[in-house]
Amino acid sequence: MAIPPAPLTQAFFERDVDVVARALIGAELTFDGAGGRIVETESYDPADPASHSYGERLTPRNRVMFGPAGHAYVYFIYGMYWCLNVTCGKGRAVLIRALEPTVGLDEMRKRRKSASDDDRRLCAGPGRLCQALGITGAQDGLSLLAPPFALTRRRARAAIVTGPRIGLTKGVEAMRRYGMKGSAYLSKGFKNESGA
DNA sequence: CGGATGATCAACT
DNA sequence: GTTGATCATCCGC
Repeated sequence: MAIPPAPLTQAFFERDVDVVARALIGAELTFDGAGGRIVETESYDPADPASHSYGERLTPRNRVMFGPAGHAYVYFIYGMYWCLNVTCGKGRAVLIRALEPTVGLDEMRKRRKSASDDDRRLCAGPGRLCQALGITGAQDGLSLLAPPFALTRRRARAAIVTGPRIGLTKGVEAMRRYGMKGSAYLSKGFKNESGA
């Protein structure tokens, strides 16, 4: 019997949020049997004007960001989409922006209404990802380290590319978006990424 | 390719 | 009343 992949622990997340955002690239995330490898993340913290936790202001929406690390902060955006973050304690969080789908492909295609054989965009973007995995506000505050979630460490070191975050009007210049170099499952390309 | 636009609503001012 | 950590679609090059 094969040794199961090591699950991440809460201490993994109680670190500098940019360290965590990079370390999560290549980790495996699933919800209720659907998910894949994380290939794209962004970091947010209370000193960041683009963050929902900016200035340490506690509101009904962002309360989970100030709770324990390793939990899901899920919020509703643009009247249509949900976005999933991993909390890192103290108002810090990592936005999960894209997955390379590995398990539950049929379920995900069904939820995304994608009849296509091309899965490159199935989980490419925070809104698509939540739609594919079936994540909504009902999961806000749940631990990502226990069922129905599972989050396991990557097996091999991944080459990381960095760039500015997406969809912001404040903090645009910060290079706090991280991606797996050469991945075909990113929401958008990285400028510095040459070739594959 | 890249840029503009509409959909649709909870949180915030 | 305005804004937004998005996406699909349309339009022009």
